[in-house]
Amino acid sequence: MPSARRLDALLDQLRDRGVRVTAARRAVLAELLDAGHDHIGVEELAARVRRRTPTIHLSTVYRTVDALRESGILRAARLGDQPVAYHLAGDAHHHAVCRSCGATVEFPDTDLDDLRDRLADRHGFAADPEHLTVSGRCRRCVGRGVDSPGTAPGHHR
Amino acid sequence: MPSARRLDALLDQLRDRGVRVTAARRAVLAELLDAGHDHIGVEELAARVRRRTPTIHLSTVYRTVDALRESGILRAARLGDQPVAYHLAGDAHHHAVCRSCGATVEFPDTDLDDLRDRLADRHGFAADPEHLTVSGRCRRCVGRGVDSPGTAPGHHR
DNA sequence: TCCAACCTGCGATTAGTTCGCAGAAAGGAC
DNA sequence: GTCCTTTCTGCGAACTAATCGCAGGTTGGA
Repeated sequence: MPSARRLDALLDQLRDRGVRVTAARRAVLAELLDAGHDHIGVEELAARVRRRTPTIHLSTVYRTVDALRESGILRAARLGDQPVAYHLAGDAHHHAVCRSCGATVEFPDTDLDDLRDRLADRHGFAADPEHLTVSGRCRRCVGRGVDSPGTAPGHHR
Repeated sequence: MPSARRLDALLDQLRDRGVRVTAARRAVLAELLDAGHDHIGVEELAARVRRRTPTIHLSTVYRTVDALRESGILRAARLGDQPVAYHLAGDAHHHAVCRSCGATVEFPDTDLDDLRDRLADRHGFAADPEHLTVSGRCRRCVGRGVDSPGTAPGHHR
């Protein structure tokens, strides 16, 4: 599906929900479509939006992503201690972030099926995480023996 | 183990790591021991510490929990969009938080075994999350049909 | 007892995000 | 198209959680 078409589809989705379609929302969605699979923070998103429409205010972008998220069009992901980043809902996935080097790995939502079952069986809890960030150590850092648990303390920033 | 004894054990653990034992650290640990299984935010922790030792500054409590966390004595948990809360490392567990009513459910670290295996097999990633928060809807809210996905939008604050 | 390294009180500062307001624009009704 | 209500936006100020720099105080090994 061409990107302009996808944009229209998303905008229709908004209208169907009774959420208004405005220049800011169009612009934000266009940028996110453009960004493909990348996750973008609000500040960066505002910068990109302003390249084409300089009048759009940062606080509007905050409100916009919030509205789009509530409509289920966007997902919010907080990786490590970085600011929240957004991406189109599309394929549900989550992240594993290396505590030593910050590298990230994506994994599909289906990897949570077992956990989901357990929570449902045991607590009747319907897990439906918008986004999950699992910390640990990536292959490279495990191999290097970097900062294994139980080692002398050190800062991780 | 009596609580005073446990405190000493934790302090020894600090000394063994070459981290100094100070009044602030003693006080913070004492409060967390006292809190039992509860998770406490920094602000609240500082308030409690000050009831006995009014001179201890908020920023010191921030630095203290950080030091204790790095020594593996504390764990940090961010539930929903609330400020980070701390608890003694003890039994590793995680939380499921209801997106509708905010109720929380604890689940053991072992519930992540399947996910851990998948991440290890597929990416060589050694997941060792200090804390995980899974969102979804709790039994009660699922039963009530509150805010099921695909429903008209609404605020969740 | 001494001393270097470390920790703390304090206030200022930052980063990220939210808010209140008055005016602008969307979109349904006519 | 025109009107009108509701919703959205620009703007700056405000707020919250957390961090930092500094100067003085404390810790614990030598």
